Amino acid sequence: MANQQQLLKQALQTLKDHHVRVTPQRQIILTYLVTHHNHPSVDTIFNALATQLPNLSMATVYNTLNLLVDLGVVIELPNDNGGLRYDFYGRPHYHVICENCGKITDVFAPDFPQIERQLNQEAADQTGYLITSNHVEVYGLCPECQQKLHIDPKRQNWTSNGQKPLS
Amino acid sequence: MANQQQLLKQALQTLKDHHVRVTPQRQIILTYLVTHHNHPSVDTIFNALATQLPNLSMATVYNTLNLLVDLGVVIELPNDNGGLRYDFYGRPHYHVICENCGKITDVFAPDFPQIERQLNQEAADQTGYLITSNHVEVYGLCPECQQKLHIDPKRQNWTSNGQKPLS
DNA sequence: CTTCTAGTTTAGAACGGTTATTAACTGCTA
DNA sequence: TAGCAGTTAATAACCGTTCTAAACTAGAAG
Repeated sequence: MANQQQLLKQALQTLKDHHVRVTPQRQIILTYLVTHHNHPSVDTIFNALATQLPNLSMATVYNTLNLLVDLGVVIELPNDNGGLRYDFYGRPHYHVICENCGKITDVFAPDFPQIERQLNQEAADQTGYLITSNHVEVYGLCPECQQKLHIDPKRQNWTSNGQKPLS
Repeated sequence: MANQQQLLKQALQTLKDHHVRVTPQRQIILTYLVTHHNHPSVDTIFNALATQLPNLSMATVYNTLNLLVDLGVVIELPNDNGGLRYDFYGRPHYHVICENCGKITDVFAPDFPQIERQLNQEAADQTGYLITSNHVEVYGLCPECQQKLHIDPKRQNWTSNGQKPLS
């Protein structure tokens, strides 16, 4: 897809702009993120690239992802197991996360950039912080899990995690 | 403060409504959360209650907090070290988090409930999820750290974390 | 008020995702 | 093309969180 090529090129340029070296590992990880929107975990990325880079180290994946997050090229999402998952941030969007199966789905809302600006502005005005970024996530049950759990959309009295079940 | 008494009472009633036992540990942890808005970590809470409950176990603090989060009485916030911090959710608000010192500050915006509804609605419409909650966080530099780091509000080219500094 | 039991707490071991360490390696600039 | 600052690999260490099993108890039932 031509668009993906361009997004990759932009991202690589961002690295150069910050005087960060463009290594094969970084290129391949970036390419993976541009071409996959599975919101992968570190482990998923590591395993997916095992054939292309047989000597790839976990630490390199962690380092590269942290680097890309710092550069704003990639964003970090909470995993249901307390771990993290990643997403190439090509177009402004936020995420819905299923509390039962952990699936993450993108939400592209036309007015989201404006909402972001409003949240940032109000935060800056009230607190004096110099705002750099924000996170928006919505939680719920995906359609599949609603079926699986026979949830009546009227009621919503389930729960998850915790040492003991809630009731 | 009379208002705090009432918030505590409401929270305890929520436990009863869900047939969850009101134990001394749960009451004391809840009281701590109602009366402190430090956005404490598990460790902070544990240490603060050490004198009141000498035999308190870490696991109990974890269990209680997870329970309260499930009940919607308390919300979970990301810590700068990858850990978690907690906040009693008495009135709708979101948070600004300092990327340098980790401080968390509340933002009470009059239109925040409406923004939440809008985010939830758009997510539900687009994805078919049954929405239960959401998280909104803004990141930046607190006023103190801006001074400490001599940041010119015009530029914003610092970074944090990662195995190696960025440049 | 007493009994009973499912739910809760405790203490500590275990787990697992992330970071730190250090030696070998290599993009990139001059 | 040489040289080095930045990067990677492999693995050990770290530490926040969860698990386990035995002791305990809040609250329902009689």
